[in-house]
Amino acid sequence: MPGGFQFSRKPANRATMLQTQTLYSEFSGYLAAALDALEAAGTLPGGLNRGAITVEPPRDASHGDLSTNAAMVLAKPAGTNPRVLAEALVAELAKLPAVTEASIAGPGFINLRLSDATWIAELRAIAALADAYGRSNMGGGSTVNVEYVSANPTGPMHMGHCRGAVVGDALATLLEWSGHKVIREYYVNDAGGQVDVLARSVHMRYREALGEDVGEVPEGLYPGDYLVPVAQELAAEFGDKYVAAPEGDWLILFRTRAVAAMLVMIKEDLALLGISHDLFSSEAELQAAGKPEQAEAWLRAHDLVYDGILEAPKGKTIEDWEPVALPLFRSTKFGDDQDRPIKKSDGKWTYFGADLAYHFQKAESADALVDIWGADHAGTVKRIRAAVAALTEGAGKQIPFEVKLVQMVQLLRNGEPVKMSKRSGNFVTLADVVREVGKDVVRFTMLTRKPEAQMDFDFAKVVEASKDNPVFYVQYAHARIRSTLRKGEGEGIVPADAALDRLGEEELALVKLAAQFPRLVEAAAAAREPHRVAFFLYDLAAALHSYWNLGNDKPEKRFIVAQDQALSGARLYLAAQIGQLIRNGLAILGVEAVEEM
RNA sequence: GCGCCCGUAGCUCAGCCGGAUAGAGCACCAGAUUCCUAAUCUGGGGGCCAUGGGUUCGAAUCCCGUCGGGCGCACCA
Repeated sequence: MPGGFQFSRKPANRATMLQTQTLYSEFSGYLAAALDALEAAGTLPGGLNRGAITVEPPRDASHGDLSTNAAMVLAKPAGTNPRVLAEALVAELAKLPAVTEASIAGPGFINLRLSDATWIAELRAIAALADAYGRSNMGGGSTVNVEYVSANPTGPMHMGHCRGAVVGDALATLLEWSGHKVIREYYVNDAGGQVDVLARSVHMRYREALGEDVGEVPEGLYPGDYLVPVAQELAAEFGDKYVAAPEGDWLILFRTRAVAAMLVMIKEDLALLGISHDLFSSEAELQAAGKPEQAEAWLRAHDLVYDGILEAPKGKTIEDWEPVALPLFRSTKFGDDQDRPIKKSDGKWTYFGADLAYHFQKAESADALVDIWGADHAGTVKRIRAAVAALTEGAGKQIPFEVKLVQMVQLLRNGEPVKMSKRSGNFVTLADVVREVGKDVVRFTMLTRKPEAQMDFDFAKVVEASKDNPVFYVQYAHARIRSTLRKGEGEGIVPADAALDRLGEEELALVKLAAQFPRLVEAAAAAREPHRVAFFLYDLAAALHSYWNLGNDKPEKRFIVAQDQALSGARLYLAAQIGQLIRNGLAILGVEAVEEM
């Protein structure tokens, strides 16, 4: 029944319902109805797969406001040609009140032009939804656990951790905007050999604090003087009790105190970047609770773990290689080139052995898992994914698990690579960089390229050329808007929706761009790619700046037009909504929207 | 040798589950400020989308090969 669906848009409802619908999904609905109508009329056979049909803005705005490939996609299975089908569809779509023009272009695209009223309604929707414009319920309230940073608790954060931290944090916010509950989790590797090294390093500093001349820091210990305060505390509390004591007497105490101190430091560093995790999960506690044993038992029962001989690694010649019997996970079944041990020959868990249990633990309280890892861990993705898939499936709840690999950041100073090594104490700390260039610059820079591409971060360049940083371009657009609104207020002109119909082509072009935001947020969340939001903001800022400069030559194109309070009110209303949108986008990225610059 | 990632303008990078003449910044050239902030804008030159096949009505995008770069490949973490 072709007349049985409502064509008119109801922006007020969209606003109040805070639903996931965008202008584009709304038109997908209209298109589906139009196709139904063609089926009912016998023009189109029933039962065609409509999965490949898209409704999106055309690349080139001169083609119109909306474009669909429906005729091209359906023509072949329908046994007709795209133009014929397109003509029938255009006839249906042209009936929509919101459509002012429907045309066929190229190989069979259908382009629609929408009425000004449609865009003005969208502008009102932004105002009504305000800081919620762009939010959706795409995720349906499901819980996603995003694990990121998880740097070893052996020292302050350095720049090597920065990219993953920012990308993970922005992704977490993005998922929240898309209707997910998000758990931001940090896995604390407080059970491996590196924290014993940390404890020994603190012990050395402890002896130093009690007056001993320790001289050069021995090879193999962490040399950083950030260990001094915790050592001093231990010295003050315990005196010389552990100076000559055997390691067994103090190792656990020193390790516990040191890890706690390092975590305090790491949290402070993360706070500088505006990052705060919901949950810090301890590997030591995981092991103490017997989780790895449980996982092992299940995997053994399903023949995924067996006692076998660890082969020599491929592609490397190791001189004194001796085969050794260990419990192995059958990762070769999942594309790995050899089976991997879950325990060491001393009976302790390998990182992998504990990690699979850790992921199983996370899966108990989430519907999906996302890990943000550095690219140097790419080799372990297959085995952990296989193990998690097996474990969660075995528990009767298959939990999707994705690993987002973040490529290395090559740190440069004036074009020269900066070598970093925590062992040597020679590294650029995150805190130093943030203090030097600012949180917003660091975050935005890390988010203006896709994470799987390598990037250079030239320290000097970022500092000195920070004025050219895109983040200021976006912030400036916001500051301009705020400044204009302040100026208007001073003249007694405030944003008003009474005369929105006086907005012209240039103004509505801004609205059209803005209207893509909800769709973009959904797509970015689905692809787990927060950088798309950064690029959108850049485009939006460019459009704003461009419009602004129209007013240079044509005073009648300024936001505030003398002697025309109604028009000025409408323009300020537009400006206010664009400002709102910039704030929303920046909020996803964790970057401040400034009032003035 | 194997696995993963990348290859788009001189440089740094976008390109939205394949879509119409491939986009932006920097740099270069030529312009715009009596004005709500010029940290801005307008215009110009510049590309065999590494390369060879394949799939498709249609490929920078998907698949395979080759070349080039990065990362990883012990019971480390």
